[in-house]
Amino acid sequence: MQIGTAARKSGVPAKTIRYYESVGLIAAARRESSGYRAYDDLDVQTLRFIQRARGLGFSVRHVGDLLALWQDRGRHSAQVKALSKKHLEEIDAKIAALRGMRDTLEHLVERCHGDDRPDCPILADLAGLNGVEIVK
Amino acid sequence: MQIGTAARKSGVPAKTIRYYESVGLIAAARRESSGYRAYDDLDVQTLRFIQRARGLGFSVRHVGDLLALWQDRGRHSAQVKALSKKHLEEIDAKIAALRGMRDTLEHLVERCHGDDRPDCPILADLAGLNGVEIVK
DNA sequence: CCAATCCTTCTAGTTACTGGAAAGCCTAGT
DNA sequence: ACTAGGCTTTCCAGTAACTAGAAGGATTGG
Repeated sequence: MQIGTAARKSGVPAKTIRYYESVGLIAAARRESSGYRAYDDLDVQTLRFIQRARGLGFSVRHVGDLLALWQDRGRHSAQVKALSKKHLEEIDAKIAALRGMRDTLEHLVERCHGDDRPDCPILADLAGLNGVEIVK
Repeated sequence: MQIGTAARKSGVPAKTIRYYESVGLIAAARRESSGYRAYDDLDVQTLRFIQRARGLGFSVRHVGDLLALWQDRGRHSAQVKALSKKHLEEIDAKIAALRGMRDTLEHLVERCHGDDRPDCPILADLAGLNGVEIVK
């Protein structure tokens, strides 16, 4: 099948498939006589794997690692678990950071009367004009 | 004061200050006879404002908007509030997405025994080989 | 046989910086 | 006066992960 079909079947845009090939995440596809890239169902499955892993927030590099482990019949599940655990911790850190932002901002938004007066606790806080710091 | 001093006082790296100037977030600094950029305390305060707003996750473009409002004595707090509220919603969306990832991944990590057997539910899920989807 | 649709490669833009190179300026010490 | 150092300047390139668009070749349906 051609790249467009593989794209539809996997959910990965054709442009992105070419991009993945260019950065070495997937092997260069074999070519038809026309020069068009040719894909089979295994390729589509690999693309779906990538799609899911990316959807879980793994970086392209990490997806490469997972892919290698997936394709290695002798892999140790410990490696996969370690990789995933580390990623889980990174996600947790990101969530914590966002929550900090969120709470500070919500507090400020609540305190802003939001009318046509120029007075605004949000700006006051950003300018460092008040002592209240919710998130250090 | 020179850029290095402003950087130290504001917490914004010198490189970043130049970058902010280059993208028009801040006005081009006046120059000393040497050609060095010159800053005063108001500039440092502006940089701190930027620093805080970025720390709350506002994009550079949004910081530009907030900065304009901050410097506009006739602004309406409603504008500031609207901008911040929208940003708050975006943060919430990001947190929700991350939580979805997090929960799926945690579930998988828990189920992976993590030893030297090649069996791994994480890979199985990524490959789409099981029916359990925690996050749609 | 031609138009529509697909494919190819290449370049460049996105976000928000960060690193490094080559060179100019300024001050303190010898 | 000279020099070493530490500051500054500009510009170029790289990061992550695509995405848009241009110019042109291939294929297919009617």
